Amino acid sequence: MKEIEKKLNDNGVRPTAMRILIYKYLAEKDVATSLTDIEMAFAKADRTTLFRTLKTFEKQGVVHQIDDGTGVQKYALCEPGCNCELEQDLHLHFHCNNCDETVCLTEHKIPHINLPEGFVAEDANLVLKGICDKCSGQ
Amino acid sequence: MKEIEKKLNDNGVRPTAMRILIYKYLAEKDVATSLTDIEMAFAKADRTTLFRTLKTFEKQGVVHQIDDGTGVQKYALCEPGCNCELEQDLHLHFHCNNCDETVCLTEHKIPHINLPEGFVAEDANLVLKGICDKCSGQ
DNA sequence: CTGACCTATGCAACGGAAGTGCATTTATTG
DNA sequence: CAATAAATGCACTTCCGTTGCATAGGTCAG
Repeated sequence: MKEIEKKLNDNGVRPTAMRILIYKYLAEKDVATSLTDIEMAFAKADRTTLFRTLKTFEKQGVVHQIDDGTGVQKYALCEPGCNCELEQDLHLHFHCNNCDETVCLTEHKIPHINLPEGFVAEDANLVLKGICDKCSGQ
Repeated sequence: MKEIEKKLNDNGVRPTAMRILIYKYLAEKDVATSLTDIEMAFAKADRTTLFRTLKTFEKQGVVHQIDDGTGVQKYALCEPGCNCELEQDLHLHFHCNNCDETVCLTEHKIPHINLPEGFVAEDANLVLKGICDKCSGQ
C-alpha cells in the first residue's frame, strides 16, 4: 500500500485515496483498461474524476495510453523502465478477438522499419489481433 | 469514367451517380479519407448515404478501413491486388503529425512477429507517426 | 408500358466516448 | 486558523458512428 503512495509521489502525483484505488485496480488487472471499465469498478466515483486521474497518470508517466483499434482509449501501467515516448522503447499490443482483452507484450518491441525518402518516424503503434494464450488454451 | 462503373460492377457494387462521385473523390485524393472529409466535399449529400456507401465499398473490397490512431475511421482505395484480409498482405500506414494526413505505404508490409506461446495472430495494424515526405521537404 | 419490387437515399434520432467550465470540497502551507 | 491550491463532482457539449423508418428511383416480370 505504501509502495503505491511512494510510486505516485515519485512520479509527481499526489496520492489521494481515489488515485491509490485506481492505481491498485490497474495493477491487479493485467490487461489494458478503459475509462468505462474503471467507471464500472468505481460506481460511486464520478466519471470526470476518473478521466482526469488517468490523464494525470499518463502525463506523469504512470500509465501509457493504448489504441487497440476498438475505438476506445485504454490504459496500462508503465513497466519500471518504460520510456513510452522513445521510439525504440515501444512495445506492441495484442488484442484478443475472442475475449476482447488487450495485453501489453512488453518484451516484444516494434521492429525498425525502413521508410521511403523524406519520411521521419517519431512514434509507432503496432497492434496484433487474434486469439490470446488464455483463449487458445481452451 | 466508364472504368469506374466497370470497377464498381466488378466488385458487386451498383454504380449509382453518388457512388461514382465518391469513388472519384477517393481516387483523386492520395491520402486516407474520413467520413467527415467526404461530408465536406459533398455538402448536399446526406451523411448517412456517404456512411453506407463507405461501408458497402469496404464490404465489397473497394476500399479498406484505416485506424491511424486519431480516433476517426478513415478509408482508402484498395490497390489492384490488395487482399486486405490476409495477414501477409497488410501494409502499414504513416500519419504525419504536421499536416495530419495519413498515407498508405503499400510497398511496406508489416514484418512478421514471433509471438509468445499460445498467441495466434490473425490481423495486424501498424501505424508510424512522424513527418511525411511533403512536410519534411519544406 | 405498367405495376411490383428491391435498392439507394434522406431525415431524424440515439448512444457511446472524450472533453470542458464551473462550483464545491479537501488538502497543504504559511 | 486562515489563505491558497489542488482534487472532486455535476452539468453540459461535441464529435462520430450507427440505426430505424419513410421515400425516391431504378429494375424486371408480365
